[in-house]
Formats: sequence, structure tokens, C-alpha cells
Amino acid sequence: MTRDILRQALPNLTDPKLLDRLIEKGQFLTFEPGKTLMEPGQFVKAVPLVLEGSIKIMRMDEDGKELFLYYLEAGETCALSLTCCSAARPSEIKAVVEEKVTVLFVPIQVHEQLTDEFKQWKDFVSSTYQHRFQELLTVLDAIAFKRMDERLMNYIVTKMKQLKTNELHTTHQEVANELGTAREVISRLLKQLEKKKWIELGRNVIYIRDDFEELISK
Amino acid sequence: MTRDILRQALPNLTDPKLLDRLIEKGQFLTFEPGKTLMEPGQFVKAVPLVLEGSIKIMRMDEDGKELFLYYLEAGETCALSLTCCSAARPSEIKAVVEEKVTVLFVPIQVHEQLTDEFKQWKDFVSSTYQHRFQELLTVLDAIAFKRMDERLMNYIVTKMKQLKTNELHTTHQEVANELGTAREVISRLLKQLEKKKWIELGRNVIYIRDDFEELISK
DNA sequence: TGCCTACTGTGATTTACATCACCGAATCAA
DNA sequence: TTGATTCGGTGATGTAAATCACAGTAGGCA
Repeated sequence: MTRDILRQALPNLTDPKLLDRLIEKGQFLTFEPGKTLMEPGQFVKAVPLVLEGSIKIMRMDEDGKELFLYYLEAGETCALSLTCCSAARPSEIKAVVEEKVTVLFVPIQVHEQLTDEFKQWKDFVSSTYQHRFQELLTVLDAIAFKRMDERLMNYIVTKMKQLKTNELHTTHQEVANELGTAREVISRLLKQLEKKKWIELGRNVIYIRDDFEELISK
Repeated sequence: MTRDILRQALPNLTDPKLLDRLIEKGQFLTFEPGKTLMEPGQFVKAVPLVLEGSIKIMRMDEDGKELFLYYLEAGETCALSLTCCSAARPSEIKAVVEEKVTVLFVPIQVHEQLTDEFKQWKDFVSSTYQHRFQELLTVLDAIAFKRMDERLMNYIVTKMKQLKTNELHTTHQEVANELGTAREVISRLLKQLEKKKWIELGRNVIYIRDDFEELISK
């Protein structure tokens, strides 16, 4: 039942009236991995609430270069959608499904009513802003102050945790895109990690040692 | 009268009850240029509302390198303060007075009451988040996708507009700090701009041609 | 007046990363 | 099966920026 999915994904939203409204006014949709949900320039007319799975959010520059920002996971919503809809501005980001997702789309007008009527919703939105702000600052730090090898290692850890696995099924090209660099750079850095025996490389797959996170933090 | 200052700085806050509360519960303070209002690690216990003047907000990394994020100007508040207080986390940024400021500090509990009680305040906070989000994304783009010469030119334009002058009284070192780079880099890039006759350099001062902005945008 | 310090200019060298060029190996599709 | 395509490896070279080194100069102040 949809109500249970909502409860599970959003334990902080307990008010039955709020849940009723979300179920009544929102639209439940599911998407397969790889599906692009949002591209720069598109207008946002609903706030997406992720109930299951995850969505990858990226920033893009004029000539198509991209940069990974963060994941939206179950129970989260997109601060950028919130800002874009409210300001009636086109999206500044690209959103691609990472793991099969169930999303509840809440129309922007409904979202605004809910903000006025339900403290729980207001707090949820506010904590979303806070969370995303923190994440943006982390990305900023990485780009401004860290070298690519460190960023790559952090990327691997993030992906491992997010997908709960220590085999990443991806290509060097894809990793390079998400870190906003060139394929060769990633290939070379991965090779270095392999030489240190911290990972093993296969075609379309990176096997990561269980103690990878401890290794990099020292 | 303080009420008039508030009205002028914040034309969107018209509700007399809201203004009364701000005046009654908030604390008005002024600071001189150069004064550091916030450093990383400090805790925030009040939301600062800038009424006059401006404050420079910077991100810092572990070894003290800094990076200019944005200015807080009259009528604005700091989204990071909002997130830090609410989450009771230490500040992640440094705030330095740029032009003599008058600030109204609103204690965090009062801010939270106001959010519940006054739609105008809620909207103000929400639009602050949106605005800052945009600005953070702009900074992110600059660092991720632009070269230093372009960033320097944008920096000059921003400063010119913000201080409403075409003479910047500053040192190359200071500019370098704010852009997170080395003094020599800035000196060389400024020299290039001088060779192109877009600016003139003096000791502690950069004179900028009136049509600088048009020049760089072509 | 003269010294000291802060600011600026500039060469030389190093570094991280980007770009180019190309190769072989794995995989897919006809 | 074979030809094409995608993926990964790696050298060579280019480039923005960081770092080092040092010298000249303007102002502050003793």
C-alpha cells in the first residue's frame, strides 16, 4: 500500500492529514536506471519526493561538461527543484536515475499549501535545504582544494556506500564525466590504486578492497 | 528610527506585528570594515539580518586557504547561518565586514517562532535559501569550468558593482586570497589586463575602465 | 632622512591535468 | 565468424597554475 511506502521512506511525516494530502494530490511514478528525469533548461512544475531507489544530480556547463553534485535517496527531495519551481526558473541541473526509483511528484501549488498548513512539511523542506547546502559546500571544497586522486577516492567511497556494494559496474569514461575530467586521467589514477592493491580493475567493473575506506583515510 | 531602517532594507516585510517582534527581540549592532564576524568552528546562535553595508562570506579549507563565496548586502540574511543554527553545527565559513554594516541579530528561537507565525518571514527565509543556492552554483561553475583570468574579471565586476566604484582599493594578495590562488598569478593576470588597457594599476589600487564590463563580455 | 616593511614585477621551474595519438583486447552485432 | 565498436592502457606533448626566488619601489615611521 502506498501509505506504507510513504511512512517507511519518510518517518518524520506522521500527520495523517498530511499523508492523505500527499497521496491524494501527488503522482506516484517509477523509472528505470539511466532515465533522465531533468535536463538543464527544462521547467520544473512539481517537487519530486524519492520513496525508493536513488537519483544522481549533476551540474552541467555550456559545452556539456558535467559535474556530479550528489545523490537523492529514499526520503529526500531536491532543494534545487524547490528553488527552481518557486522562482519559476528553468532547471540548472541534470537528474538521472541511478537505481530504479519510485517518486512522488507533488505539484508546486500543493507544496506551497502544505508549507503553510503543516509544520512537519515545513520542517522537512527546511532540513532538505540545510542538507543540500552542506553537500554543495562539500563539493565546492573538493573542487577548490582537493586533487583529482583524492576526489576519485571519495567518489569511490560514496558510490560504494550508496549502492551498498564493493564492485562498481561502470566505465572509466562515466567516472571521468561525473568528476568533470578526462577518461585518461581516471584510467591512470585507477591504475595507481590497483598498483597499491587497493582496488582491482576489470572491464566495466572496479573491485574494491573491503578496507578501502580505512586505507584512504590514513 | 530603527523601524524606518528595517522598512527600507526589507520592503517585503510589511506586517507591523512582525516588525514589532523583530525590533523587540532582535539586537541591533554595527561593525567597522575588516571586522571578522564569524570564523569556522564558531557556533551561531542568532540569524544576522543585514540592514546597511555589506559582509563578505568565504569558505576556508583546513590549511587556511580561503575562497570567496558571496556578499551579504542590505536586506539579506545568511543561508549558512540558518542551516548552521538549526542544525546546531559550527560555522563552516568566515564572515568579514566589507562596508560598515548595521546588523539585526535575531536569536534562533525567535527566528523559529517567526517562521511558524508569519508567512512573510517564512517566504523571506525561503527566498534567501533560493538566492544563496543560485550563488553557490555560480561559484561552483566558476571553479569547475572557468579559468583564472575569467574568474578574475568576474571578480572585478562583482566588486565594482558592490562597492559602486571603478577604483578598487586592495592588494593583489587580497584578491588572490579571495579567489583561492597565489599572488603572482593575480599580478600577472592583472598586468595582462593592463596591457590590454582595460585597467590601470597603482599601488594598492586598480583603476577600471568604465566600459570594462562590455569589454569582457565580448 | 633613512631604514623597514609591504607591495609589486618577473623569470625559472614544477606540478596537475588536458589533449592527442594510437594500440590491443573484449564484446557485440550481423 | 568476422567486422565494428567500445573500453582500457599508455606515451608524448601542451598548458594553466603553483611554487620558488629575488629584485625594485613606494610609503610609513622613527
